[in-house]
Formats: sequence, structure tokens, C-alpha cells
Amino acid sequence: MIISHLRAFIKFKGDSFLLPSQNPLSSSRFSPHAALLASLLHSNSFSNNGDRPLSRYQKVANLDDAFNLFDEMTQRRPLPSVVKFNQLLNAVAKMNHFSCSLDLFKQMCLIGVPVNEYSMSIAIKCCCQMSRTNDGFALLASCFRRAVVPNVYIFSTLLDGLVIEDRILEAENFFKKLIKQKLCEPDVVMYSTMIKGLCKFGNNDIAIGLLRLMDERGCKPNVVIYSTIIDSLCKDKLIEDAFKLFKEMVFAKGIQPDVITYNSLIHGLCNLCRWDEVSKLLKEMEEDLRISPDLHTFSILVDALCKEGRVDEAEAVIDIMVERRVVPDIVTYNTLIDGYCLRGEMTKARTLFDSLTSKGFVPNVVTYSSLLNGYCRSLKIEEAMHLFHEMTRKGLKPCIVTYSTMLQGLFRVGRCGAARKFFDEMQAQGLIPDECTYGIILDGFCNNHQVEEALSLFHLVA
DNA sequence: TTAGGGTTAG
Repeated sequence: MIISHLRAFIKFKGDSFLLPSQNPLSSSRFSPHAALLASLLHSNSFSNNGDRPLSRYQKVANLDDAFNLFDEMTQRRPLPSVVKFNQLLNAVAKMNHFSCSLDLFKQMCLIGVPVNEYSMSIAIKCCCQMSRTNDGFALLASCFRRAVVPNVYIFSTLLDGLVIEDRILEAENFFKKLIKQKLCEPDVVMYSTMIKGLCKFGNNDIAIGLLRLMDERGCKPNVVIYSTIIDSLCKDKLIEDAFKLFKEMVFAKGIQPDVITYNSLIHGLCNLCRWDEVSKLLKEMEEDLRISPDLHTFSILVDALCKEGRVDEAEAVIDIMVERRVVPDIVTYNTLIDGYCLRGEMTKARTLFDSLTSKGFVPNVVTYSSLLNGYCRSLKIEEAMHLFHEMTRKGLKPCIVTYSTMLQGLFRVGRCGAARKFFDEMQAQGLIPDECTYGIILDGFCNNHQVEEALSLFHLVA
């Protein structure tokens, strides 16, 4: 159903000058809902946002270029404006080199560049993205010394840092304090950050309450806010509530959904195996709204089909992706490898794994863990061990899932001693066992008639 | 001229 729908749409795209209702492949006529959706979409989609060409400071391609440019800037007299420094700082942060960006910020301060609220917010974001939100707050304190007045950008970034670190109570208190003490008026981004935090901790109802409140306070919710809550409801399998909110967003509020909104809904339906509705939604987004599925959409479909054991169809989806010039990424391939592994098709999994390099991909910790899991499930523990050592040799750091997978495999073949060693090694690496790890260990010892060992571990935990 | 939020894999 999904495959045939996606195939049909390739042909449909070829005739895209036709209105959906005129297209012979479109099974239903344009519904009033679809017409409204389409009018919403087309009314805003061609606005010019006035993009300027990027400056040389924003265009740096790699770290070396960034450092060279920074050095050159610091030699100039007079010094370039803080704007140029900020652009470079941000470009480095965008490359996910947060620590380097922070170093550049510190150097800016040392050489006397008059840093402003833009520089501060970039530096604070770097701290937060590295889970060093406390350092971000230290920078906030330094704003006062530097005569920089913190604004809603800076506060939102810090709030997001608390959410990233799962410090939800502190996030809530910080948010309330900002409002109560009138330190800033929250805008749509700050509300969305708070709502994301609430959703992350399962407080969907409070998140919806905040959505109502922001509206009452005159801050209009947008597609990001709605999509955040819709996604959370979908993840909690509250799909009817998600669709209710989706309809409210589109029909009552006149906010157009985008591909991210649809991806969340499609994912939610996939998790419930409601395939007919997945097809319907794909059709609606493509034919009525002209929103093309993207890499995420395809990865969600590939993953869902693999989990259902429908690996052949998952392969077909990847073929369709390629035909539509959506380039699969490592996530797509990891999903497929996992699909083969779950079906015990280790030769296929291995062949795909081995072909990744020639496709231009570097296997990551998830790729290795998936393949390891396949070997462990097939009781090919030596192959799993070999792969484990290969990944560490290549400089990949096994994570808690990798270790847990190995532990499960070792217990399956009765190698409790080796499992214990892995468990100790894992802790020596600074990895903290999670509930899943303990479950595997307890099961493993018990199934191998070493209840005492299991109990001793349990007492250790308790 | 420069800064903040939502979707995918083990």
C-alpha cells in the first residue's frame, strides 16, 4: 500500500502542473479541508525573506580556515567590528565545534573586542550544547560586568540548556522567575523551549495548558509549538489527541503544517501499525499540500517496515528515495541493517555493512551495535567480539547500548565470567548502567543458575 | 550586518 502510493506519486510529480483533482492517479477529489490546507500553504510559500549573501566570516568551511581568519582579524588595526567576530563565532558553533567557538569568544574578550548580546548568546549556546549549562549561567553573570543587558535570546538559550540536561524543575523555576521578575517577556521561541521541556517529561497536559496561556497572553503559537506537542502525544501513543491538536492548528488557528508535523504523525501511526492511515497521510501531504516527504519521512517508513519484518518493502522504499533524489544517510542504512539482523539475515546485514564505505558512509556506534546485536542473537559471539574490538580499534567509543548488547550475547551462550568482565570494563569507562543493563545482567545470571551473583548485584544497586 | 525552539536509527 505504502510502496504503491509512493510509486504512484513519482508519476504524479511528473505531471505536477496538473491540479491534484485533475490527476488520474489522485483517487479522491479535492476536499474542502484539502482546499483550505492548500490555500494556507500557497499564500505564504513564495514570500521573499530577503536572504543576503553570506559574508566571508559566515562562509568558513572548516576549523583551520576559521582559526586562520580569526588570527588575521586580531592582527588588523583597528580591530574588525564585533559583528564580524560574531559571524565567525557562530559559523564555528554551527559546525558543532562548540568548544572551539567558546575559545574564540574568550580570546575576543582578552583582546578587548567589545562583546555584545549576540556574542554572549552564541557563547552561552556553546556551553549549553556541551551540557555545561552552569558555565552558561556564569557567562550570564558576566553580562552585567560587561554592560550587556541579557535579552530573550540569552534567556531562551539558557532555558534550553536546562531542558537538554533534564533539569526540568530548574527550567520551570527559571521560566517563572523570568516572568515574575519581569526580566523579559517570553516570546514564541521561549514558550516552545519550555513546552519541549514539559513534553520531554511526559507533562503533555501542562504543555497544552501553557499553549493556551501563551495565546491568552497575546503570544501567538506557531507550527513549531504545535508540532512539539503533537510529536510528544504521538510518542506517547495518544494519536487521537495528536490529530485533534493537528486539526485545531490547521482549521481553528489557520497555521499550516510542514513536513516535520507530518513526520511526527506518520511516525505515531507507524508505531501503532495503522498503515492505511499512513498512506492516507502521505497522500494528503503530497497531493493536497505539495509537501514532499524528506529524509526523515523515508527513514521513519524504512524503520517501521523493518520492525514489522517487512524488509523487502523497506528496501523498496530506499529505492524510491533514490529515484526521488532523496539521499539516504547513515540512519537509513543503520535501520535496514537492524532489519536484516532482526530477521537473522546476517549475510545480507554484513554485505550492506561492508558496502557502506564505498557508498561514502562511515559506520558509527549505532551501525556497529546493530550488527553486534545481530551476531549475538544468532549466537555468533566470536563475530560479535571481533566486531566490538574492531570498533574500538577504529576509535569508536562503545556506549551503554553496545555494552548491553554484548552482555546479552555473552549470557545467551553461558559465558557469565566474560559478561562480568565486560560489565566491569563498562563501568571503568565511566558508563553508568541503565535499567535495561541491569535487567540483562539479572536475567543473565538467573538463567545461568547463578542467582547468588544476581542477588549480590541487586543488593549493590539497592 | 551578528544570537535562541519542533521530526529519523541500535
